[in-house]
Amino acid sequence: MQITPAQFDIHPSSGVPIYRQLMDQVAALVVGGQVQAGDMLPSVREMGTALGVNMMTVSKAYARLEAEGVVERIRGRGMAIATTESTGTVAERSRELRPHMEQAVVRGRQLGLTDEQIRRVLDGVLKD
Amino acid sequence: MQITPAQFDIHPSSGVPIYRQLMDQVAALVVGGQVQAGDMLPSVREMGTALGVNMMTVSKAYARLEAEGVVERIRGRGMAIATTESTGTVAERSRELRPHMEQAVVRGRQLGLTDEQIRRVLDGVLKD
DNA sequence: ATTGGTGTATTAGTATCGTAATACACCGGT
DNA sequence: ACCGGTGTATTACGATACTAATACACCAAT
Repeated sequence: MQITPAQFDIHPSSGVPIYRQLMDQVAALVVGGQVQAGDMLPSVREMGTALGVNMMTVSKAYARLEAEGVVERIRGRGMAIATTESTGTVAERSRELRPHMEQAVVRGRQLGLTDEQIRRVLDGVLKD
Repeated sequence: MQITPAQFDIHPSSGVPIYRQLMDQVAALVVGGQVQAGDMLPSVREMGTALGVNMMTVSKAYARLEAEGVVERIRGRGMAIATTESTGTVAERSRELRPHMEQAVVRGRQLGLTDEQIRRVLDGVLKD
């Protein structure tokens, strides 16, 4: 599928940095299965002018996404959605996830939720 | 139980703001059940001098913890661990937790983990 | 009312962050 | 070799974040 700038919606004065909004929205497209590995992202210039932000801001988002392994840089071509290669064993990746999950659990307990209620929130999220 | 500055460990040049380190460590004491509602926190001066940071930095941590409902201010006495009053229904608090859980799930899926594997990470965290 | 304890408002300095303008290096296709 | 397309390094600037020094307002106990 062709990814176009029209798929992105930026709110410059929302408090959330623009480059992070871009990162999140690209990640959402990937997680949501709306784009596939190999799909090309719009160039930093195309994206920038279409959204009214600077090239470098888009570049920063792409660079961080590349560092996270979400997108791949193809020389002379641009950025493409990366093949979601699962590096490491399941145990290793689970360990990577743990701190993030801990943060959510701390919040849940602060809210006075029981373990079962926290599990139910997770299930609700997974169902999407 | 008496809470003392010795229970806190601050690393000023860790990149993590001092006030946030304090917040996290107070929250950890609460979540870990090592302190109970009504326990008094050290005064901002005592905490500040003992840890070698400014009063105001401690005050900022206390103020944010109060905003989060973790501690309570008792006029003329100081700050105490708040009675974890569960404000709102379970449904409302669950909704509050959801965005945090979503973030963890996005990360988990980026790591190529299945729903079941993500659930297992949560269970591991809850077991602590 | 005074004293000795609380937390906080104000102000200021430094560091870091987010964004942008510009110039550059690189690659593929012609 | 060139041209038109990529992304990026450099630099600058404004805004915000973090910490701190100081002075203040408040309350409980005496």
